[in-house]
Parts: sequence; C-alpha cells; structure tokens
Amino acid sequence: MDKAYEPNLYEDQIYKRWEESGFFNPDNLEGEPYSIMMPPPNVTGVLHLGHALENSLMDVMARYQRMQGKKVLLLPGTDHAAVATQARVEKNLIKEGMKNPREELGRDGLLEKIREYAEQSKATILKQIKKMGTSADWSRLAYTFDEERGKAVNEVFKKMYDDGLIYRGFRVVNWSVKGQSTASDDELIYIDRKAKFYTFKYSKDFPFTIATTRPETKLGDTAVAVNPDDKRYQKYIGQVFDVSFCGVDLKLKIIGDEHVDPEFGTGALGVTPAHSPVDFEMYEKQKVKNDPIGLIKVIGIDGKMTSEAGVDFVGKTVLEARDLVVEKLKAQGLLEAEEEIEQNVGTSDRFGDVVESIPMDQWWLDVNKEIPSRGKSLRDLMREALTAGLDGDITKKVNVTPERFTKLYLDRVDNLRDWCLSRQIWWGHRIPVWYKGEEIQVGAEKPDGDGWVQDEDTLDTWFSSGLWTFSTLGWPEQELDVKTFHPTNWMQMGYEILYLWLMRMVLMSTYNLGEIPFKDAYIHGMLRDKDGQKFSKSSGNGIDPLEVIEKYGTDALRWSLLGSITPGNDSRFYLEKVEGAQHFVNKLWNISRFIMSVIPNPSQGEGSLNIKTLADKWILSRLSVVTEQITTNIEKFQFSQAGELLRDFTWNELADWYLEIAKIEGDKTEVLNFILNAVLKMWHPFMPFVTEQIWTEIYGTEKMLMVEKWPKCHSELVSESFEGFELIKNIITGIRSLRAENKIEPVKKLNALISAGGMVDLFQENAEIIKVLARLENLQIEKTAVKPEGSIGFVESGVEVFVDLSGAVDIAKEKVRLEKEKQELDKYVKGLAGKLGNQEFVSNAPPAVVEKEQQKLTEVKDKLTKIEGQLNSLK
RNA sequence: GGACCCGUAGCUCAGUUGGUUAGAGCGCUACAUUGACAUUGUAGAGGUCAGAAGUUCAACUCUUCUCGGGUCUACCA
Repeated sequence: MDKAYEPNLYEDQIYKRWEESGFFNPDNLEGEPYSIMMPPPNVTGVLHLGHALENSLMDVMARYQRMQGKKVLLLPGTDHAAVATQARVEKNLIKEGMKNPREELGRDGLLEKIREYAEQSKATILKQIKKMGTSADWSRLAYTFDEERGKAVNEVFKKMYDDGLIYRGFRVVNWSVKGQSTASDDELIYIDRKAKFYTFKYSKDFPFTIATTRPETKLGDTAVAVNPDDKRYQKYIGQVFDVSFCGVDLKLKIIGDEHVDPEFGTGALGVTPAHSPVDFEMYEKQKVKNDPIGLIKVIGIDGKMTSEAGVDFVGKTVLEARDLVVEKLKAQGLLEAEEEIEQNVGTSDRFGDVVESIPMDQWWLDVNKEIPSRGKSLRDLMREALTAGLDGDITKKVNVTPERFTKLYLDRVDNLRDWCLSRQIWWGHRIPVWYKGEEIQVGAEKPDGDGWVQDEDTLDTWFSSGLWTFSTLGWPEQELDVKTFHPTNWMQMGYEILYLWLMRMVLMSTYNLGEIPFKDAYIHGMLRDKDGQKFSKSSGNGIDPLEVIEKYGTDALRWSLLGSITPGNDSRFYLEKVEGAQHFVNKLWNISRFIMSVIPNPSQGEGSLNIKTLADKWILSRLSVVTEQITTNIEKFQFSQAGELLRDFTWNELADWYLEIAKIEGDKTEVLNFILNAVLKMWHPFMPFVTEQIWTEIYGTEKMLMVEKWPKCHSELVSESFEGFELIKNIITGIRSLRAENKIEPVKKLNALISAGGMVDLFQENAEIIKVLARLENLQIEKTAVKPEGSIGFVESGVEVFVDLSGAVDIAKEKVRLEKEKQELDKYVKGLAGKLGNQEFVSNAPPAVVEKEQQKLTEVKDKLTKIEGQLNSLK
C-alpha cells in the first residue's frame, strides 16, 4: 500500500469495477426490495453542490441497505425541466445575436436547438453523478421526456380528463410577459418592493374615492366593492354609475363583498375582474348571485394596453399607461393622495418578470371534485396520505423527517387551488387534446379522420415529475418493476420543492395507483457559503464539486457534506471542511496500512477472536456498542450523528489507544482483523472509494466490500471491564499531563508509584502499557502508599498516583495547582451535598438518580481527602 | 397579517422523550517527531448554553414574553 491515499489513482477504476460487477442492478441481488428514486436533476446545466449533497445522501442510504442484504434499486434520471430549459436556450440564442428565437426558428427549429442542448447537458451531468460514486442502476436510467415517461404522462392526462378532473377553463392566470407563458402559483417567487398607493375618484360626480397601486388597470373596472356592513357605503350597493374615467366610459356597479376591509384605504375597492385574481373571484361570485358584472381586458399578453383601454392608451406599456392615468387624474383634480407603501408581488421563477394577471382559456386540474369511484377529491387523498394513511390504512402513510414539514404540507393542502396545467412554451409534453371545430378528443394519437388539430400548449413540467416514482419503473406497461419497487422506500429532497414536487408525487401516486409514492421522505436544507449566503451564479461564490473532487477526492467531499448536516436545516460548506475530511480519509488509509502490516493472513471470517488482555476486551466492547449506535442512527436518518460516532471510535479509540497498545502487547492478529473488517464496512457508505480500495489491497479483487454484510452488534462482547480500561487511560493521561505541566523533557523517563487500593491486580496486569505510554522507568504498585518526598501526585477514581520528579518539584507551583483543584472539589461537594440534603429531591427524584448522586458524593469526598493529604505533605 | 427555523467555546455545529462538573471538528497555546500517518502525536486554554419570567426536587432541554438573524406563506386592493 502506498504511504498516502491518492484518490485520483483509484476512483475511476473502482467505479468501473462496481458497474461491471452488476451489483448496482437489483436484478443481480437477493433479498427484500428497497428502492430510492433519484430526484432528476434538470438538464439545464452542470452538477452543483446541492446535487453533490443529494447524491451523497442517497448513496449512503443505498449502500447501507445493500449491505443489509437488500435488493437495492437506486434509480437515476434527469428532468427535461420545460420552462427552465427553454428559457436557458432562448437566452443563449439571444446572446448569440438572435432577436426572437421563437419567430426566427419556428417550433420545430427551436425544439431541435433545445434538444441538442438538453442531450449535451444530460450527458455531462450523468457523468458527474458517477464521479460522486453514486451506486445507481444505469440500466434503468430514465428521463422525464423520453418515450416511456411520455406514455405515462398521456395515460394519466386521459384518465384525469375522463374522470372529469381536468377541465378547460377561462380564468385569470399568472402570465409572464417575458416568457410568454403561464406559471402556476407554486412557480412564483414573491418579492417585496416599494409601490405608490394612489387615492382618487373616477370622476367628479362619483360619490366616493377608492385607492389602488395600479391606476392603469382601473380602465378595466366594472364594479366597486365595499364591505356590506360599512355604513358609509351601504346605501349605494346595487346602484350603477356611468363615469368617464380618463376618457373611457365605464359602467360601475356597487357591490357588497365581505372580503373588503373597511379599514384599508378608503374602504372601497375598484374591481378589475380581468386583471386581479381576487377581483376575478368576485366576478364569478356575482355570476352565481345572478347579479353579474362585466369583464374588460385592458392588458394584452404582450404586456401592452388593448384597444379596450381607449385610444389614449392602446399600445402603451403598463408603466406608460400608469403614468398617463396619474397625469390625467392630476390634471382633473381627481387625485387625492399619493403615498409610498411596501408591496409584495409575484415574479416568474424562470423569467424573473413580475407576472401579470390576465384571463385566459387554460387547462386546469380540479383538486376539489369528487373522483368517480373514490368518493373523495384529490385534496382528500393528499391529506390522508400524510395523516391517517391512505384510505385510513396507517401502513400507507408518508412519514416526513423532520416532522415539522408535515404541518407545512397540510397547511398548503388545505389552501390548495386548482392547478393550471397548460404552458405556452414548446419544450415539454404536448397536451394530448385534439380539436376539430367544436369537437374535442383526448389521447396521445391523432383521432381518425381529417381536420384534427392538436392543442398548441405543453404541460407544466411538474406534471411529469409528479409521476416520477412510478413512471421510472415503466408504468403503465411494465407491471413487474412497479409491483416490486413501488411504493418506494425513501425519498430525499430540499424543502424548497416540498410544494412543487412532494405534494404532486403524493397526488399522482395516490390517484393513479392507490398507493403512497414513498414511505419516508427526508427533507434536507440548503447549502450556504461560509458567510451563510446562498450559493448562486450571480454572487459568484459557487464551488464546483468536480474541482473539489479533483483536489481532495470524492470521499472527502462526501464526508464534508454529510458530516455537518441535520435534517431540515441549512448547513455551511467551505473548503476547510473538505480538508479536514481529506485528513481523515488518509488517516483511515494509514490505520489500515498499519493493521495490515501486523496481520499475516487477513480473513473475512469471524473465527476465534483470541481475546487476551483488558485492552482487547475494551476495544471489542466499544466496537460493539458503537456498531449498534451507528446502525440506529442511520435507521433514523441521523447521518452526521452516525458518522461522528464512527469517526470518534476510529480515530480517538482505535488509532490513538488500541493501536498504540497493540505495539506494546503484540500478537493481536484476530482482534485487529475483526475490527478492521467492521470499521471498513461501516465507513463504506460514507466513503465508498477509499474503503473499497483498502478492501482490494487486503482481499484482492475477488470480493467487493460494496456487497459485504453490514456488521452485527455482538452483544456478548460488551463487557463491564471497559471501565477498568478507562481508568488505565486516565492514569496515563494524568501522568502525561503532570509531565507537560512541569516541563519534563519528553525523552526523560520517570518513576511512579500507584496507591491502587483494591485494584492492584488491574494495574499489575497493565503495568507495561502504563510504563510505555506514560514513559516511565519504573512503576511501583502498592495497595496503599504514602506520597514519597520529591514527588507530586493526582487522584483518579480513588487511586492515587505519585510521580517522582527527583527533586525538581516546584513546591509553590504545586501548591497552587492543588489548591485550585481543592477549591473546585469543595464547590462540587457542596453542590452535591446540598442536593442530597434536599428532602424534596430525595423523595421526588427517581431512586436511580439519587443513588447516582450519592455515589458521586462519596467519590468526590474521597478525592478531596486525598488531595488535602497531598497538600499537607508539601513542605 | 400568519407560520416555521435558528441564536451553545474565536469559527462551523452536535446535544433524540428534563437528571454528565455542557461536547466535537477547525482555529489557538506549549511541547514532541527519523518505522502506519507532519494529511502526525501529547498536553492545554476557551462557554453565566441570546435575555427575562415561569413550571419542576431538577431546565441547554418544557411554557410565555423580549431582543437579534433567517425562511416560507397570504386576495390587503
């Protein structure tokens, strides 16, 4: 084995060997099925740190489960990311000099460009996923926009249409002028900005004033809403006023609506049904009340005023129109106030512009309608799946870690509105609806006969992502995989796509399969830089995972990501962490290298352990305890907790103590062999490459660590005797500490005397260890001993240790040290005694707790006495 | 407006049903260093657990409030 571990020498060839072994494919594994679907990265770019984290998480889980003897499927894939990808390609084309790619290239031409880009991006990102060491089954690679996934999309659309859940509706949508497409409510990013709040009258003879931030939309007002209980305006309800507003004739009906807050603004609200979702709702309500109001569309899809806005405004942009309205109001003396306020507006997550509300015909998914034969709505299904379990079956419940996200999800489900499915972009699944005059047919194939034209629009990209847990398995055509691997076992995702994705997977899976999509959902936070800023292209703080891998190795990257996360919380990432991880990877390599040098014939079996000394019992006991703790933590998705325990054991117990002792006691082949096997196995999910390479160095290329069995906790190895060993450790540390404090040269060997009480045998058995590790010439062990002159001492668990400094004792300094210790002990004794003297504590606290405190007090008192003795002996 | 998260050593963070003299990594200080590892070893300094009140025999842990930092969400035009 080389002196230092160099990741670049091994990683690619190890990954190749894994792939060739076939064990990434569950068809080559036995056991209970276990499945994880990879959240498909968008084909818009390259792998970033977020992907690196996700791959690390999924792969830890997959490798752990595989070693548990399960038939593990980690299914990889990519997402065509409709809007995001088209937006990116259009932007690139514009940068290259094209003015309007959609016009210049046409539908097929632009699609070809996007496809080219997507394929290239896909290839890159898949290669990068492999660099992360992800043990995914590449034979089942999926893409949201490939043929099989397309079939699933059309199938579901048709089913929902036939069930009456998908409908064509004329409603106000979120419209991105820049992207020339709709966006669903979930695709909006809300930003705060300053806006002007105008208070004005429509005309001189209109009886009251209203307030707005958008004067230009007032050209499309058809009503004024007031609160029905508002005394000021009650009398006007039902009246219609004809006004001339900025040269446009408006018919305004006064309506009562309890949504209007009498306290806000003037308590009267101009209703613009065409350009406000709220106002549109009023418009619909009035229709139901049989007291309809009009709808005037004054803003077009190009973001400019329509002819209905009047000759003065037509063709002007929204902002130009706004200024003009304000100007005219001022000129007529109708503007009463102008005030600056904070406003919250929705912007398109992909195009960045503030969305315009515009009424349009679109395809919608009804979340409230009863599903035929189910007797409940999609909303009901989504709610059940995270509460009582689907159809009241608790085994069909999605458990979310951490639990608090369940509440967020349920709040959202309660407030869910119909989902706008259609998009006016070209990159995506074309809506499978065909028109011929008034006739409509739904299906993937063009209906028989001439004259059928397919809908021009495409589906929201999340429609196909929602199917991911089962479309990836070949649904509806391939039943076997669906039966074997669905519902999937574990899903991880960032909290930012809880609504966009988790919710829709639950919807699609419960509706189509009558099953939950996954049993456990693990929600992780975001990675931030050292200063807590988000990583983003614009702030230039990006770190390329590939560069990190090149420099530090994949294992170091994985460990630096996993070692510091807790479920649901953001975590910071910076290169010092990777550096620390790299040090550990090398340490593990060298630990193995050392152990290998003392084992003549390494074996994977668990023969006789040949336990001889206290140290042997101690390390095996620790290993067993830690194995169990690590296993439990992984089962609870506490990955960093598990890793920390393992790191502690490996470095601080195995390397720092046991290996040093092995050099002294010698001949520990069996125990070391056993421990090394277990440690490598447990590290494998976190650091697959270095562990696999070490395994190869030991056992050759025949057997792979990847499919070894996860270590069992050997409870028979857990022994009480490790307390005795802890004492030995503390004595050694104590002597070292005295040496350091008194500036004894490290090479100088000292003499020491232990007053061991009832533990003479313990010390005699381990005398050699103490002598070597504490650098002693002679070690004398007595039942009871008096402090020799010229020595200084300390007390540890009732045992007194005297170190002979042969006259080099600085008495003054020693006094200070002992006085300080005495003071601390005094304080501690006082506290304990007070507690135990408290009758309420003694009677209320559990007996075990009281007993523990009592025991502590006895020990501390004993220690105090001994320290006082040492203090008195100082002259 | 509503909700959630965070505030623990200089920095980054653990601390899982309330009971340890509050932990880790990095950083810092001192010392060491030719055989597993300078990607190292040994020893050490460093915290009134944001603040206040309450519940309890017992609070970093539970409750309420306050002050900071962050996130999500809503039809306040």
